[in-house]
Amino acid sequence: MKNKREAILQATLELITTNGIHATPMSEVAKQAGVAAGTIYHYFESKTELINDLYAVLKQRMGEALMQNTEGQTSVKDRFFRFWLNLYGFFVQNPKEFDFLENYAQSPVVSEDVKKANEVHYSPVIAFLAEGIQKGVLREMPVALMTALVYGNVVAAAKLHLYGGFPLQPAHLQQAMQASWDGVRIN
Amino acid sequence: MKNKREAILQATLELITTNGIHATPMSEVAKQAGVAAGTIYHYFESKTELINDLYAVLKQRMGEALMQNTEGQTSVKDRFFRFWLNLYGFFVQNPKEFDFLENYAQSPVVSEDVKKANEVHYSPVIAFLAEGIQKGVLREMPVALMTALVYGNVVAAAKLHLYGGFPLQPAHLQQAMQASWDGVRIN
DNA sequence: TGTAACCGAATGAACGTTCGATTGAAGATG
DNA sequence: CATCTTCAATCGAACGTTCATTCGGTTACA
Repeated sequence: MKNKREAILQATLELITTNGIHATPMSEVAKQAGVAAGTIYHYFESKTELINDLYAVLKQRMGEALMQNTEGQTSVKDRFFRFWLNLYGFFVQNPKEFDFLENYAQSPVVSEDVKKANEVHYSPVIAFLAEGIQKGVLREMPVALMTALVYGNVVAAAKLHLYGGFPLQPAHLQQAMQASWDGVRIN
Repeated sequence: MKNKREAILQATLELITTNGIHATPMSEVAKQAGVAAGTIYHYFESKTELINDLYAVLKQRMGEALMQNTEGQTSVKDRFFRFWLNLYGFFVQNPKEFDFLENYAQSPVVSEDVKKANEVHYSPVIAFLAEGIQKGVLREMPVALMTALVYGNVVAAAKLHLYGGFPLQPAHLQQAMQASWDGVRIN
């Protein structure tokens, strides 16, 4: 039964994002998942491991969303916009996942090992930006910095849309993407 | 004695940022602050109120840092860079404060009321950006969106510097600020 | 002498985890 | 096809610990 494992992870995500880690007891997770408390320990060694596993699962999903339809041989600009929208779309369509990743990812409960191991999901983007720089389309700048700036923009836009009481219209999205692009492109 | 109150807040900040909320018992806060457990309840009604007070104190400090030397009648661009550096400097010089504000601010422990009440500290920046738009120097764009994008950049840069294993040199900072600026300025 | 600040042991609730018992399905045996 | 064996999956009460908070008493100062 993969269902139960999935149900436990889902319940954990929902409870943690609405109540916080310190206020989601395992008993509550069990109830929400439709499972006995002891059963959780059949799938996860501890509460900490449960949370770390959840982090890994969500990071992977985010990575998959990020990569959708990025194979074509279009321009750097088009691919930049595609990545941007992919990430934004994932965040906005998966608010709980976004919430968890943003707010609990760098909390001390998630181990450094797990974080490191999940950086893989970004590597195609890193490569893409490096290529853009090498082609002379993007600015000379450490790729790490460029990634951070753009990622920061996407996160900012998603937060504004989801929590900021300011639902972004397509026109706003266009402005936001353009701002990101103008910040890293040459000229 | 204002000292004890201050010591308790400081201890709370340090323990929460290194261990997380769920792993900082009041007994530990007391020990670190050099105070008896009961004394904390002389200054704060509960753990929740303690955390909310800490949030308010830190937000205010951030607001003060943000405003330093922004009175002069220089160009929009100069003032933009000044705000940017003020915020970045505060984050980098106060890593614990930054950590707390970024990671626990929107956790469910901090009440919505307190968050709303502390939005005041941003208002001069909002006004500045609105003025820049009206002068035709900054793009036509909702101020909320512009604020979010730029703030997102500053946070991203600070995180990269502090946690990303990529200490930003002055040249990098210049690139980051320029990217932010190019994203919102006209042309 | 009164009162605000302070102490820290005690309290009671809540929590993560354990464990012995139960179930059910998948072979194995006859 | 019936019966037996096995073991992973599941349950939930119980355990031991930890924690936020209380409170009766003490200190220090005005």
